Amino acid sequence: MRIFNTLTHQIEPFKPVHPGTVNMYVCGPTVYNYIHIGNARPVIFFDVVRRTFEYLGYTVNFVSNFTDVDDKIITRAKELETDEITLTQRFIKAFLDDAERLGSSTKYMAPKATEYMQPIIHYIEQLIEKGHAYEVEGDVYFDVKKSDDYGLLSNRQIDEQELGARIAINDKKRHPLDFTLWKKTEEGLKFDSPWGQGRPGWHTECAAMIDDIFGEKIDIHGGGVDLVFPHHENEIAQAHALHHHHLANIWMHNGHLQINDGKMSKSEGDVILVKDLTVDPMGFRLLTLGTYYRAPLMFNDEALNTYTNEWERIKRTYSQAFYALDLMEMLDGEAKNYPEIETFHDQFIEAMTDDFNTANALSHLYGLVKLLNQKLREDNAYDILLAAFNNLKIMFSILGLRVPLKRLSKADRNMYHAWKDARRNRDFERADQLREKLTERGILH
RNA sequence: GGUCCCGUAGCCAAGUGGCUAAGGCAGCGGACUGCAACUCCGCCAUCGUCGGUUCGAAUCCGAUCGGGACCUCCA
Repeated sequence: MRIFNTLTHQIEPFKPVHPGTVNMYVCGPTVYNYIHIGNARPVIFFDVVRRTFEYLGYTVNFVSNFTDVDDKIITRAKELETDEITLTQRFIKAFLDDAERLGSSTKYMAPKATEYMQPIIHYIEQLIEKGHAYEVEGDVYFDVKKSDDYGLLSNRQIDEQELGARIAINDKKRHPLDFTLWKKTEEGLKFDSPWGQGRPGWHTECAAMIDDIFGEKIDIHGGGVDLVFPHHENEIAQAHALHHHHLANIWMHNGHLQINDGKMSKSEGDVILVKDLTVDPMGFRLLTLGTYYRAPLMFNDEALNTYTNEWERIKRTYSQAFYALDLMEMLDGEAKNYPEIETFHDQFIEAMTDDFNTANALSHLYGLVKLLNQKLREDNAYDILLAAFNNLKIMFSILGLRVPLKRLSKADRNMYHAWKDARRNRDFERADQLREKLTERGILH
């Protein structure tokens, strides 16, 4: 497995901290609204990362947080005339529903900031003790100047940034880039701390959670490119101050989805929500996987249609093979080995282990689909059909693509054979009726 | 002002020093078919522009044009 590491700016071989295990953390959503299709990219991509490692035999400890205390949440709660707890519960559920719809597993550890207050406060205390943070009137800030390698991840020099250009410089801070660890709060949810009532800064949340859950440097930390600076830079600074390591060996970042030639952002109202997608979510998932994860993903209606149609095509083949094999009662049979099918499989895995090159992997999936279609046209190719079908199933499981299919009932089988008979007898009226019924049942396409 | 990414056929998109530039969509030409759908076979690009390095470049370097991201919450 080779992975591009933002920290070193190059592709490196993956070496787990503990053989056979992958400890990974992905920055989760701030739950104040429904997620949009840009937010869906990491939800899909990192799920595929996890599935790939699992296929390769690793045990993956996947953690992704919910930020449920934040200014935006307070604002939104006021807008909707509700309280923050109700609001965040609602959007956590909405997030999980969307993730599920997109085919991403929701079975992972999902810590909430509000439930991690003690570890977070403890983390901040340690930073103060070590001289890397300071308190000013109930706020606590991280002292950026105390970190030698601040800017390592995002490749920035502290003093070359255009500071205060668009945001007022907070004169309580010793340096404008110092970031808030603890914020004194008048309104909204607040928690007791040694510095008075307040709430934690966003950047500490993830670092403290990783510290508490894993207790050591993890293998992979992921998120969108926009998090590189300052969020991930700040996480690294804190981990380095406390434990002299960079929190994760590999930092992975997915590129943005672009719509209408630009970034889709929540602040510009130019958004499409996942819950509002009218196409099959698997079509959207396929679209996401059609572009290398680090490249920008160009989204438009034509692309969405193309991939949705493509998904229909793949699904049809998969389903036809499933029913062809079920009719022969071969689905549970042992598949033989065919070198040409092994090749598709091996090339697929090769692409996936080459920094998760899903675009290339898909081309091998298409090759296998074509082979299935060829075999479906033949009368007696069931052995190779089974082998190909089983391999396609593996590819589906790695990419998180799913087609819900039910085995044929006795009535289904009879109807199918009746259709075949009617056609053979040139009773086209009856054949068409049966075809329609079989199509309704999803057995024919 | 600093950091960085991208520009490959009508569209989406791999490839990042070397056989005839993956794959998909659309298009075109065939085949299959009771009809239709599906499917299959075949065709379809010299890589933004200019210059350089090299035996050899889409791939490296320089310039130039165009697009985009980050430096502020953001996936």
